[in-house]
Amino acid sequence: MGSNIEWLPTQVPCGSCPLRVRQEFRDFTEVELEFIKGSKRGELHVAKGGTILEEGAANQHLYTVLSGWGFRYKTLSDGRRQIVNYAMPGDLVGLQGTVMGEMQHSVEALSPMVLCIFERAKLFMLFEGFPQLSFDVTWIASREECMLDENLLAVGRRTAVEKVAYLMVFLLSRSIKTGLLGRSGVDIPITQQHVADTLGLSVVHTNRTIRKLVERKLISWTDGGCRILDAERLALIARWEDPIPRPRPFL
Amino acid sequence: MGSNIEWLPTQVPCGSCPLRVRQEFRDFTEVELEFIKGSKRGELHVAKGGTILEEGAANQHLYTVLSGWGFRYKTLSDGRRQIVNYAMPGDLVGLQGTVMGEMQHSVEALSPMVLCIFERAKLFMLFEGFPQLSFDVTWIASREECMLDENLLAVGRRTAVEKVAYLMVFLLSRSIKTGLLGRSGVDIPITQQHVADTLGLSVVHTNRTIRKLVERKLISWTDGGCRILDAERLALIARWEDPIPRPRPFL
DNA sequence: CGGGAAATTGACATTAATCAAACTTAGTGG
DNA sequence: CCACTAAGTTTGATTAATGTCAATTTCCCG
Repeated sequence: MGSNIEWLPTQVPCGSCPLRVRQEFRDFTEVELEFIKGSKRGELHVAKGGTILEEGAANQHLYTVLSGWGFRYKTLSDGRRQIVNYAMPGDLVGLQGTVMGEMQHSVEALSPMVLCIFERAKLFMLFEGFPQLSFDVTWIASREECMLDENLLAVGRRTAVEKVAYLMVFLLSRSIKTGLLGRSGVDIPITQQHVADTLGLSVVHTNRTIRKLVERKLISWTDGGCRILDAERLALIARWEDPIPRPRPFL
Repeated sequence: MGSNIEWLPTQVPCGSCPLRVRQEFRDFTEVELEFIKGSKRGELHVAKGGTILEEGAANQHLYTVLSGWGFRYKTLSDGRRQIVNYAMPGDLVGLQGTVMGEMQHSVEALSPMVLCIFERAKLFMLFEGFPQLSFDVTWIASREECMLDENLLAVGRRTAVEKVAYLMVFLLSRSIKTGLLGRSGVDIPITQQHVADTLGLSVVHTNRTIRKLVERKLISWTDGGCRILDAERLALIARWEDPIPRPRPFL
C-alpha cells in the first residue's frame, strides 16, 4: 500500500474554487483572492483513515477542507478517545496550533479528503492587510466554539438515546449547510465506534441504542455509514432547539 | 434587595487597567490603548448569582472580565444544565453573539464581578484598524476552543473521580495563569451543583466523589467554596497532561 | 475463499442516577 | 438575640443506565 497521505501541487486553483461558488460562502474581492492564491502551497490528499494532524506535534500549516469528511479528537494517556468535532468542506483545520504552539488534538480522515495547504506564517499578514478576511477567521473560530458548546451539552446532559439522535441531527444539519445533501440524503461515513467516541459511550451500548433508532425507522445503518430517515422525529427526541436547515434548491 | 446588576460609568480607566500591568498580558501601543478607551462604554457591576448574558437574547455589547468569577452555560428545554466554561479576569465574554446573532449560552456570576462594557459595533472597526488587536481576539477565541476540547474530553471520557480531579486542576491552573493565587491558595467560589453541572454528574454522586477526595486530603470543601491541597496528586488522578503552571513570584 | 474490520448479542458487573430525608450553616426578620 | 428559612451538603436505600467481557455473526475486499 502506498502512502495514505500526500502533498500535491495545486490542482484546484483558488480562482475557480468549487466551494466559493456556493451560496453559503461570501464573495472575495480581487485583492483578497490574490492574497489567498498567493498563500496556497498546494493540496493534501488523504485516504480514509489517514492522519492530517497529530496531537503534540508542531505544524507549519493551516488547512481548509476542500472535500471529504474528517474528525478532530483528543486522547487520554491510556487510549480513551474523545471526538470533539467533525470537519467538512469549507472548515478551517489547524488554527489552534497557531495559538498554542503545538497541536492539542489530532485530525483524521473519515473518507478520502482533499485539503488546501496554507502557510501559517502568512496568517499574520492576513490580519495586517485584510480586515474582512481576519474577521472571517474569527467568525469561523467563534462558530466552532458554538458547536463545541452544543456537543458539551449533549455529552454532559443527554441520555444515550438523546445523544445518538442529537449527533444524527447535528451531522445532518451540517451536511445540509455545507451543501452535501444529494436528492436521496447523505451517507454519513462513520462507524459506531466514532459515534461512541463522540458521545462518551461504549461501543456496545452505542450499538444497542442505534438499533433502537433503526427499529423505529428513524435512521438506517448500512455497511459503514448511516442515513437519516426522519430528521424531525430525531430532533424531537434530542430536544434539538433550532430549525433543521432546509436543503438549498438544486438547478 | 436592590438590583443585582448595574451599569456604571467607567471607574477603572483603561490607561490604568489593573489587568494590563500583569505579566500575562501583552502591552498595548498608544493608538491601541486610545481605541480601546474610546470603545469602553462603562462598567457592569454584578452581584453573585446575577445574570450577565442570557441564552436566546440579542445583546449589543461585548465584555471583558475585570474581576470576579463567572460561568457560561447552556440548558435543555427541560432544565438540565451544562456549564461549558468559566470566566475569569481578562476573559472576553459575548464574542459568540457577534457571530451568531443571538446568544447561544448564558453567563452568570459566581462571585461579585466587574466587567468592562464595549460596543459590539466597534468590533469591525477594530479589525479594520488594529491588526494586532484583531489577532488577539482570534487568539482568545482559539484558546477558548482549546479549553472546550479539554472539557469535552473530561466529560466524555473520564470517570467521576477523574472528572472532579480534572476540574480542580483545571480551575487551579487557570487561577494561577490569571494571577489569582494568594499565598494561601485560591478559594474557588463554586457549589457542588456547579461541579455536577460542569462534569455531567448528579449532585449526589458529585458529593460522594468530592468526599472521597476530601478524605484523601487532596482538596478541602469549606462553606461555599473549595481549596486545592495537593495539585500534583490530583493531576495524576485526572491524567492531566500539562505541567501545572507555577505561580508567578510576588514582590 | 480467507482475513479482518465492524456490528451484534447475551450475561454479568459496575457506575451513577433517583428518591427521600436529615443535617448544617448563613442570613433574615421579629 | 433567637427562631425561622433557605440554600447547600450529606447519607442511606434502591433502581436504572451504562460498561465490560466474550463470543458470534456479517460483510467487504483482496
